[in-house]
Amino acid sequence: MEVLNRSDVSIAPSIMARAALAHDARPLPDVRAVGAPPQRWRESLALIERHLPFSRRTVRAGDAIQRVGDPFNCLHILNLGTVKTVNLAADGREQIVSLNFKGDWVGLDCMASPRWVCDVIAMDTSEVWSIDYATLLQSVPRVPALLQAVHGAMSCQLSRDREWRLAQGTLSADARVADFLRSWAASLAERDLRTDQITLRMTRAEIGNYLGMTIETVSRAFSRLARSGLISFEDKGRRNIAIPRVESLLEFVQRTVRTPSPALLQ
Amino acid sequence: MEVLNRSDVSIAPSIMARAALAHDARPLPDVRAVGAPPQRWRESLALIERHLPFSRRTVRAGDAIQRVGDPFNCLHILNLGTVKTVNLAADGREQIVSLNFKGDWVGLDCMASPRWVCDVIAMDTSEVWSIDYATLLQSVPRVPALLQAVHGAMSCQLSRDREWRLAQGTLSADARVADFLRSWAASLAERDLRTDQITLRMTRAEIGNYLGMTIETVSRAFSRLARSGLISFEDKGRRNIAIPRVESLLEFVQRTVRTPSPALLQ
DNA sequence: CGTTGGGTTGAACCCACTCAATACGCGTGG
DNA sequence: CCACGCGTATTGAGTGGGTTCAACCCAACG
Repeated sequence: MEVLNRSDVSIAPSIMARAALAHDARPLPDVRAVGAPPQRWRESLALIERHLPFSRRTVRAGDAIQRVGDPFNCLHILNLGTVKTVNLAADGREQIVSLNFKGDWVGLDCMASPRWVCDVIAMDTSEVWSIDYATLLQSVPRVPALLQAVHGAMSCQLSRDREWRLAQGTLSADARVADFLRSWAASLAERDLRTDQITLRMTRAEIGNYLGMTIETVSRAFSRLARSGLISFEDKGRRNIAIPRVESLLEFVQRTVRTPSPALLQ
Repeated sequence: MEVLNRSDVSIAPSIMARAALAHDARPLPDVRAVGAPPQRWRESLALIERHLPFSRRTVRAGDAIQRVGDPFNCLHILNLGTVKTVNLAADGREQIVSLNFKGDWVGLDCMASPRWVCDVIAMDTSEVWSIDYATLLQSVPRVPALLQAVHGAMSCQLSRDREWRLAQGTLSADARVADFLRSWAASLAERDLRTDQITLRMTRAEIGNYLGMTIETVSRAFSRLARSGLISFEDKGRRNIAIPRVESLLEFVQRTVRTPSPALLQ
């Protein structure tokens, strides 16, 4: 089994550590290498288990953990499985905005509202721990580390989302799919799971929605990646994907980056 | 002067309150109407001024408030002006990921890291208040409301970013520009500033980067919006834009929404 | 003056979308 | 067992919106 060391935690395009030089030759220190202790996800689970009351719930694929409009009074943290967070618009459009794995917090984007502003759906048999938000706040003086964990998680989500914007704007469809697979694999690796053979529990429609493209484009991108040997399909169901070398996905993404636009900064 | 009542706070595409019915006829309560007290931005400034030590700094357009790699030890909050947050990639690509106004927190996406992971640049003469992060954490027991303010701000940023993803994926270039203007106007309105005549302190390149399109497309979109009467240009410098009716921008956006994709949810 | 940076506009191209046909996997029921 | 339907996935052909490349305008500035 292959494990990325010093890997990024998130299922998101942290395409490259922000090292090296920018266009204006200003040295950008590698913030990733220094920060973000590996396996941050363990911390939250351990802290909660030790210090806070919480309720466990086991859900199966397709079950809703939270629906838009539900009153917000607790945060969730995943102890097992995979969930998606879906934003809904009034006109029926929907957007998968986040995929989360074991140890991830869920519902952080709803803390400003008295009600849930997104759907949270299990994509797999999952175990969810629910923590009452008021209780969490009260226990801050007693367990200061808890606050750091929550802040860290929110902060990670934010910068993760923002890296997606960069990818969305600058990468081709093929590169986005490749990066999607890479980041999925990275998330698995960070949790000590095997990354050479992953099973996507998402339809092409879901992947396309998440990546901002149509199912046809997703399908073609997969085919092209397979044709070029970066991935290959296991058995007949085309959701099992073998990734011989995860690093080659990253190389592919970096290779297809369009020439950087000229300087914006002043 | 025109003020949107029950308006959204953010410079971001909260294109529509999540009311009405989803594709599967599931009633989605209007979370916006209930939550998010108007002028949330006042709270943070007031709380800090009253309870926390902070340092003031005045910067001018183009000045960097924070650079990638700077050690992270304090959060900022804007008391005046406008700033942009820029994410940098190793290959020189850069992406404006956030625009912030008076009362907005800055640096929330860097709390998980010991160093800043983005540049923060003033776009205007601005006054920044800096709050030591450790001090902030220590004062949580004494001023509980402070934590709620920070959490609210982070949560807002998250859901704001996520609404952008929906827009990015589903709106045409013209609609994105229109929505950009609408949300900018909404931010001004929420701060009791006039919205019928706004001055963008951004080049076309910056707008294009922020919206994920080229400067030519931005320029053409502006021209088309002007031709259709939704906006008009003041004087010669084409950065001063008159918006006769802000609501018509929203109508335009909603009119050009492509037919929603079929159901993803199970 | 010429230069430089920002902005607009035109023409050609190309990637991703749309429309459409086909294939596959799977459960259901004759 | 095969037939059938259904949801999902793949692939092809054609279209179009946004990009690319290019020329040009305009204001500021030395």
